[in-house]
Amino acid sequence: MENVDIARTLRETADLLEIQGANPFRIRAYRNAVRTIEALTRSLQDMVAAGDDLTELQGVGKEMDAHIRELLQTGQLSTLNAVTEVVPRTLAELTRLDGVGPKKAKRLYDELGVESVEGLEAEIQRGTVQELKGFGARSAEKMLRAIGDHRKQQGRFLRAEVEPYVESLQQWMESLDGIERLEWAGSWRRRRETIGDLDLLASYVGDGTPVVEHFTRFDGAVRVEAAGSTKGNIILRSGLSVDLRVIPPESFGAALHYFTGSKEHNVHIRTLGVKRGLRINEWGVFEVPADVDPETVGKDGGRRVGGENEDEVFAALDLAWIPPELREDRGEIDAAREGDLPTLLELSDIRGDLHMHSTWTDGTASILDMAEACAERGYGYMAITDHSQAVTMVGGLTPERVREQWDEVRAAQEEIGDRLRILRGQEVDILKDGSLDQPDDLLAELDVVVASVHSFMDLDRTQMTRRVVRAVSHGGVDILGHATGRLLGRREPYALDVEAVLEACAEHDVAVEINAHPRRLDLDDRHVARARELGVRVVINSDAHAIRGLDVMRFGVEQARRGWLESEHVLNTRPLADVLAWLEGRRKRG
DNA sequence: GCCGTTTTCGGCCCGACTGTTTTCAGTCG
Repeated sequence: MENVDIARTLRETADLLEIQGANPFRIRAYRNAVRTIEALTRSLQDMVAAGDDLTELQGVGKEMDAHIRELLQTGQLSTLNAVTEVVPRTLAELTRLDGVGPKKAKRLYDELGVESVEGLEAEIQRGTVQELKGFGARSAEKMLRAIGDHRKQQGRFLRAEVEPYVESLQQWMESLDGIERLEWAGSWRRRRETIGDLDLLASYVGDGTPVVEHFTRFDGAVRVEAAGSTKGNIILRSGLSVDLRVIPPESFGAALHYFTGSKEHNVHIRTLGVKRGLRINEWGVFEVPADVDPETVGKDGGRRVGGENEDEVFAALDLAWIPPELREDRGEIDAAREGDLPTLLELSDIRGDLHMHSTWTDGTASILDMAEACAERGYGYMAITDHSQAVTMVGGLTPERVREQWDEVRAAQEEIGDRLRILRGQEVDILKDGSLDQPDDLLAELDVVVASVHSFMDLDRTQMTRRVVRAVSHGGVDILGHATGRLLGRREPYALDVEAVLEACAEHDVAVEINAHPRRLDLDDRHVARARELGVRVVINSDAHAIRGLDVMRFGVEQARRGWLESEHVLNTRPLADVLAWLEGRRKRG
């Protein structure tokens, strides 16, 4: 059983316990354990086999340890089985609907026998839901819309999909006078790879109704869900939900911190505040005198000690300002206290791109055109890495064709002169057994070799791990491309022990790629952070198949920042000479 | 169910909005 399966089972248990009305802190304990498990790069199965003490993991105590072991041994969780005796398993899906939580789900089940989203829809159409105490026609309508949204938008939006809305909404809001500051918060600001909804904050003096009204008149809005004096919500054609909050200037920094999250980060920050007699909320940071019962102090009670600017929230806790990308409660608060925050990499640090395609396989631009485009983007070097022959669909290159391609590389290099160095590369397929799709003599002559999996993606974890580890141990591979093969919103990562692969990369000095394509962003942020810990060199590549494809680099940089990377951890921030020296050193060790 | 610069029991973040109420529960972020 994989970590994801264990996490899913524990999460389902928490959802059902919540519907059942169990102790909220018990439920939170399950969710905390899920969070820890999802952040692990090591497999729990391996940890148990190695005799590791699971209770050393944050949020895992005696009971969770037993749950995990039971799941690994039997594939079952008796606690979950007991809960499903009382609450049907499908009820958890109901709480995925906007506006339906555990309490409503329970009542719908108890009083109407609703067990699923379909069942709820049928009952609303029969008119029975509207009759329940506390449910009216408006809630029924709202639930129907939520059902529609649920079906339309399974999952989240890619950053790249949301970006155009951010830009047009920004322009629209800037066209209104009187807004002093305008900032995006939430997962967009934290640069998450996918976005659930957008949060926009506007600083404004006085009653915010005109700002909210202007917001709701945005051209792309198909529905207005809420419009008051401090908050508005609109739904865009794509189903994307956008929140606006109007904030008084003296609270803007506190609100920006609060609405940026993550939730876990905020909880940790507030807990630190409580220990110092501070109340931290979206309105500011307030000192609550020790002899006053905090319960009797209002939301803005106590002496205000900060809130206009975001750094004041951190300063009140003697913390340095934390970049939004790091605010996931994964150690950034301790680092901010110790002065150990990383100086995160910037897009402008990138000096080259070592993975892209041309018309020789499935790219749409010639080698020269790609090179010109790279030079325009200020790069000093790039690598043409067309597919090898195993990728038959796109006309992958045989060894002979690769050698022919070098003539064109040479010609393009002459044309472009010393503005840019074009490296002779290949994206070589990792075959089913972990061998490589080009002969060793060719690999040795190439400037740079990216190795990737494009076939047999359904191997089991053991076979897949052995396959990839064998490839990176070969000696002829410089970079491991898109390591887990995931396609966000479309395809799950294949079963792979990423920890073992990263260890092999560290051992053989193979760089691991962050594939910057917004649908890949593979490795993910946690794995990137683990690569850093293990001292694995990271390279950020566009995998461009067209000139415009080169511009996804920014998404890769954002992912790297979320993985705590500094410029020094990333191969393609180095000057050409350093990159060549590294590649040549690898060739010699071969 | 977890956890410990208030340490093995008694806590566990905090406020706003919605729809339904007439004082509030539920949901959300």
